[in-house]
Amino acid sequence: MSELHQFSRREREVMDIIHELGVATSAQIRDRMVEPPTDSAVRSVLRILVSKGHLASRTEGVRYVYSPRVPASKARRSALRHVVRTFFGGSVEGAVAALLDLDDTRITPKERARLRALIDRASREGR
Amino acid sequence: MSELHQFSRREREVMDIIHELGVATSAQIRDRMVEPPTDSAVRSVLRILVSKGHLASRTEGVRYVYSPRVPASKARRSALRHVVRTFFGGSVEGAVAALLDLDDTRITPKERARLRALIDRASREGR
DNA sequence: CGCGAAATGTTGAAAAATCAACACCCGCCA
DNA sequence: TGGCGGGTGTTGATTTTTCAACATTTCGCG
Repeated sequence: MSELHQFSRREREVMDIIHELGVATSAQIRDRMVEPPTDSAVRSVLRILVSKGHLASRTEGVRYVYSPRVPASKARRSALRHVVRTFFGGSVEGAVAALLDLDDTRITPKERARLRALIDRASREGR
Repeated sequence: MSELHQFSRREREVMDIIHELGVATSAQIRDRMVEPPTDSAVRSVLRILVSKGHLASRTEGVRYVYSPRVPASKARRSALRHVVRTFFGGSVEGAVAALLDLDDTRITPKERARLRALIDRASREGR
């Protein structure tokens, strides 16, 4: 239930931004924050996240860049699981339905074909 | 981007629990918290959430029960949108694929039929 | 080499969140 | 009625988070 609740507000905000970007500098992160604090404050949060093991940092040229320590595939999965449990009573189908129903969803014929294939496969394996 | 980041750690934890349960007493919530504080502390968080307008409380018999002020349908949608943007680069298809791929996903023939229908509909409307 | 620009690291003050002790309220029943 | 049990509201101390000033490091370049 809980690894999502381990972050403070700012920590969480930063983690989300980095997940979205994949890799980011402190300036990029700051640009996307709500009511961004000073650069120095952003870097403080980043260092904390690194020291807690949630982010990796490496130097790229002169700058530092930060990236999640959890592989994206795993992070995605647990985010989805959390949403499915919290908002859809554990029903994957319900979540899929809602996804397809997001008003900004546009499904192209190609996507549609792929989705059908995915369903068939999941359905076969799910027996 | 941001209404998700408005909550402190405990506030978010409580909000998630209440979304999951729909309606809950402070004792039920406490039961599900990680390293639960005293009942009194839980109720403090609840009162703050009520006063900020995030939760509604009503008395049911002797007890108070709490429920989200945002309709479930809307909460679901924005949770999904957030996950899709943060973890799937905005790709609904990617999110659906990952959902179908969650290892605890089991798709029955009935579900499969319903999902196909949903895809067809989304695809039609999405032109 | 040494200066300046641009970055990162440190520190501690200020603000916010967390928590629990305690006061209160209310209905029940001896 | 009055004391008790089960619940709620208030308050303020403690802890955590947030933040920015400032120190330090790094690197390019004259």
